[in-house]
Amino acid sequence: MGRKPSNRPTSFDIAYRAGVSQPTVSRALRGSPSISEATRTRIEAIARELNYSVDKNASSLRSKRTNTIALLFFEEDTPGDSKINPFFLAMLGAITRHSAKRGLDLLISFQRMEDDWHVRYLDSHRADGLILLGYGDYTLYRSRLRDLVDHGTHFVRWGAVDDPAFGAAIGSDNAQAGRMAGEHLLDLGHRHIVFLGQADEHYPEFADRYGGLCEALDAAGIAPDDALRRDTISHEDLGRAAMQDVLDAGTEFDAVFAASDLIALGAMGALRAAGKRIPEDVAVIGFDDLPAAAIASPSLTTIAQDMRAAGERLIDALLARIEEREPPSPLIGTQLILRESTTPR
Amino acid sequence: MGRKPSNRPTSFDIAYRAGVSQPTVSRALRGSPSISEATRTRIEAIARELNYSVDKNASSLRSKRTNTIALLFFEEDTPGDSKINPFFLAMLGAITRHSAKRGLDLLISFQRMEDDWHVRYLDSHRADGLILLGYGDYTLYRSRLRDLVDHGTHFVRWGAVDDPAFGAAIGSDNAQAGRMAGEHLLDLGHRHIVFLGQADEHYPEFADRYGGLCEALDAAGIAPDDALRRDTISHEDLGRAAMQDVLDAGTEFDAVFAASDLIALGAMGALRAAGKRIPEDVAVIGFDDLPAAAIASPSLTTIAQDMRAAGERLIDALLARIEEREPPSPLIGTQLILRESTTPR
DNA sequence: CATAATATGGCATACGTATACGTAGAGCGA
DNA sequence: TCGCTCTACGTATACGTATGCCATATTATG
Repeated sequence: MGRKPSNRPTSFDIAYRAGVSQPTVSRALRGSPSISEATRTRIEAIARELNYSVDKNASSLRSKRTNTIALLFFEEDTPGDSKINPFFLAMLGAITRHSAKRGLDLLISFQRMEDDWHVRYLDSHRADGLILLGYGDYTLYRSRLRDLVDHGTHFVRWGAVDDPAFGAAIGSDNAQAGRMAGEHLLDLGHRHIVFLGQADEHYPEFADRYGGLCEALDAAGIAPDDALRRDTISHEDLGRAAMQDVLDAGTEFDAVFAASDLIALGAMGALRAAGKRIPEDVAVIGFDDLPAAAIASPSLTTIAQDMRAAGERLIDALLARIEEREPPSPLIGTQLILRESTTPR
Repeated sequence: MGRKPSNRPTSFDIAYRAGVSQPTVSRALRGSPSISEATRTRIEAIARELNYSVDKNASSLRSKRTNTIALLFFEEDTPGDSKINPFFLAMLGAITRHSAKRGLDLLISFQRMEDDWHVRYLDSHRADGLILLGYGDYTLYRSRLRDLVDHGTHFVRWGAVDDPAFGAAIGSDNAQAGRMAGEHLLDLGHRHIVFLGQADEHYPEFADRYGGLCEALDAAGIAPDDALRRDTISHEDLGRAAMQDVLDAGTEFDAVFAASDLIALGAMGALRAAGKRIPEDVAVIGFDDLPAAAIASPSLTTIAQDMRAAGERLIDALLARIEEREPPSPLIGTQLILRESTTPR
């Protein structure tokens, strides 16, 4: 096979063989309407034959468009080598696939909130925009987010859909999902529902989920009870501890709504250790539908977020920002996944 | 040297303020030895003050070096939106962190084996090299890998460390790990060990793991028994089916070595359904140490691969290839993680 | 003190593409 | 026939950096 085109061909090489000028090649390949169909097909044929591909750097340098976006993960503490939050890994898959569909390259990076990503990625013309996937105390991020907005940075983030002063956000309809979870537990006859999750301005997504639960309780004529609530962030051990705390307090309860699957899995451990049967004594519902939720035993009823839609929406919202178009709707649908932890087989 | 101070500062702007030429700025910032220390610090100060950052595209265009590598995932079947294999997600974390340490940007993409990535990433000067993370039938990949090698493509892959004609590979010492798993089961007194996993040239990593098991059996004076072996790829449902098949066959066995955690988790499901107690009736050991292994109940004894080392080694081996240096050792250590599925509490 | 050797940095230019602007020819109506 | 409008390209140049080669000042050398 004579694949030995010593040097990588440039648009000049194509132009030479096609008997046209280099700009004509550029225009033809980019689909400019001012090139005749005949010329275009001829050029495309030669390009294919020579195995030509546009030099990304030259193209981006000239056009000021990289067709690349940077995906930034943040973590609560920078633990060097801890596991990535599995939820964001699911998101990663969706984002990757959809960005490919849109012809975008994807740069990925783990960051600390303090770093200057707009410098690193945007100002250096590596990427046209940023997607922020972070978890952790929201109040710590807000000032940083506001800085980015002021700086004119093109970005969207996954999280609570709130004040746009903190940037465009895409997120699940947590309030509605919380209501759905609550209604499910109420339908099953549970009346004393524990909520595990820090539901305040530090974790607005959790707050919305709790708000939804309260709505469902209200509708059923039940007053939310702070004794049935424990603050915790999304971590298995902390979920276990929070559940243990409720058990130790001796308060009566017949169901648990955990603000995340990690919390739920920890809570199930504590319940098992306390001799409670799931779901006979205590029903448990989580949030996120991690792979582990299906594997746990009993398997965990949970709220699944539509990751596919989330990935699409994040990308398209970012593109809308970059191209100054109207952004798509920020709220993503959720779905109740019934499993053994609420409904015995 | 007369240049208008535009929006984003360029090296000309720095040069103007520092009273030097643009090339001097470039050299100073890149650490050229032919720039005096005094000039360099002055330039660096101005650069910082102006929030300057080198234009990645211009730099790469001129220097022919992108300092970017592309991470390519392959999947068995392209199922549109299936879950990513969790094992590779763990790898992703390690690779991401180590590439950051080396000052490399990381492009990530999901691919089909047939696509032309060297065109897409290397020929278009998006990346300097490729890391291939794939699973699936190895025999289908081999010709493709050989093409890449012939083409002079800079790449490394995760997988079986075998003939370098298929490119530089980094992988766990699967044979030794298999021996370790076997010895563990033998130490516990098990004599009839089922192996679940397709151990042939299609899945050379599995083959090595099985080979290690056989060594351990040999050393204990036990002959490997094909009746205690089932081919399956790394998938929970298929693992369950393979286990069921062994159960249906009625062959006696007291332990299972699954070639991956996904297989092991499926197998445990089948065992539970058949009324077998784990580990009292049947001990189970897996491979990979997925997060799910710790969550399953009973928790799953498994072989952990050193993902941190794997990420480092992949990156450094790739850099060695690109810079034509001596590559690091390809074999990665493994570790036995003891859990309930082999040792009751 | 003359001259060679460094140290330091300027000059010119290349990297490969995209785009503003100009222009030849075709078509067309008066 | 002239002039006008389009179509379909060519010309010239910019994007921002890196680097080979050369020039000057400085110091070392004999």
